[in-house]
Amino acid sequence: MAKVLAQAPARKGPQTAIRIREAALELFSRLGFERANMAQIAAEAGVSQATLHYHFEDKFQLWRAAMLQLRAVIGEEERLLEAAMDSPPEVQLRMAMRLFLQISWRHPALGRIVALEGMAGGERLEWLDAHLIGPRNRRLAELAKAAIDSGALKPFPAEMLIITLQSAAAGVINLAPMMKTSFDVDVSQAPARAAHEQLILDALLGGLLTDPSAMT
Amino acid sequence: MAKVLAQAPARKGPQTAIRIREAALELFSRLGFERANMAQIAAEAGVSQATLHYHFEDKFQLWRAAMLQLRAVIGEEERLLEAAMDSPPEVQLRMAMRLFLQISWRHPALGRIVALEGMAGGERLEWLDAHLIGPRNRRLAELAKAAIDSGALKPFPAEMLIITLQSAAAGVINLAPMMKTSFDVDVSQAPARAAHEQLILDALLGGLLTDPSAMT
DNA sequence: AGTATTTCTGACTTTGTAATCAGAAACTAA
DNA sequence: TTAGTTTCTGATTACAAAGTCAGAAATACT
Repeated sequence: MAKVLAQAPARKGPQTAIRIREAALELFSRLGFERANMAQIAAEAGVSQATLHYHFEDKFQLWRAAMLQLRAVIGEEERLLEAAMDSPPEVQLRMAMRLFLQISWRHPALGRIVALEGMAGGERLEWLDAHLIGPRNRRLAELAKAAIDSGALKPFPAEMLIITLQSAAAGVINLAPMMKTSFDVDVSQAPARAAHEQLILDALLGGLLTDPSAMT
Repeated sequence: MAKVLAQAPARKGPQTAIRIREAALELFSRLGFERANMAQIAAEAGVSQATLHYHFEDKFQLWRAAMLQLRAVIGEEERLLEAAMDSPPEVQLRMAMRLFLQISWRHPALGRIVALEGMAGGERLEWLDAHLIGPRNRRLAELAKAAIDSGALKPFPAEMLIITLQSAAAGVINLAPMMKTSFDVDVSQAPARAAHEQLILDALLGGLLTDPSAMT
């Protein structure tokens, strides 16, 4: 008995899809596509699992909807960069690198997802390249090339700077568990953020040695 | 009919466990713990899935057995470093960093696994720290601290150098799919290896600018 | 009011994967 | 040869996770 009784009711408001997207971004960025499961996302959003499939056809489409929320972040970065468009390339490059690092800190989800999917390859990476990170990567490489051509930087393959920057930005966030385990140090807080930014910018653009001539 | 007929026979030789370990390392490093599945590993090793469970109790223990194969790599690194034990700390540090990068290139599995598990945290990371990477990380940090104390390096949090080095080493291997997608460049080959090693060492220890005073 | 539409859900199906197990084949020792 | 041990396997179980669906509840429309 009491079988067909209380079918649970509905209408969580028009915010439902938004809450789902936000919960999805949170979990996808923290756990990655496969480890984040629909049940968790549904619970986090406060809806049933079936509701996820009502608003989004399948897991991949939900993932894309979640990722699209990051477009504003990239857009903001782009806008700030345009302000420096008339500076010499090495100044623009430095600014672009600083922005890259700052945004990685402010929105750890972006760096985590790029690292996660960038390692795996596949259709999600291709989507990210087309809709999120491709233009930014290529703009950075162009800046590096221009700075090299102008003689401000030593010649080196420009893509290597991207990969180093991306690795550094993502690594400091993503490898926080390793640093905690190996050193019992929490590198995810503000002081570490400042130290890391300075290290990367100083190192990649200034040199770490107090006397660069001392060691070839 | 033909039901209890040909039960398939056995004896693949004493190499079986070794082949399984090797196949497991290959797949765990390429795909990570969860995406690599027992069926694939069994197929790669040329045995049935049940044989995996005969030699190794469960997936986690197989993973640990696979990881132990990397101990020789770390051991070799350690031995090479001891040869330079009497040099000044910044020379030792430079050598340690170069070894770190070279070994990451020669054994991509190590860097991939550290990146994969270092992002996720959990019991596998703790095992890695205890049995594989912890001592190396701490030795590097000590070297950096010594070099800073001797005045050869600008002061900075030594752990940040580890995370940057680890990120760079792992990143250039792991983010190869992203570089391929964004730039259609293959960074997993020897020429890229050399360029990257030089960039990291030059940058982190020498400075990238031709004129360091030009840009504060 | 009644009817249609939208939003949501519990229950179900399907699929992929780790783990178990009884027993076959090969090897060893008597 | 025969009895016992080791190595290996197909078949099965157990379980987790994505995706489907009929229908309930709220809202909108007439």
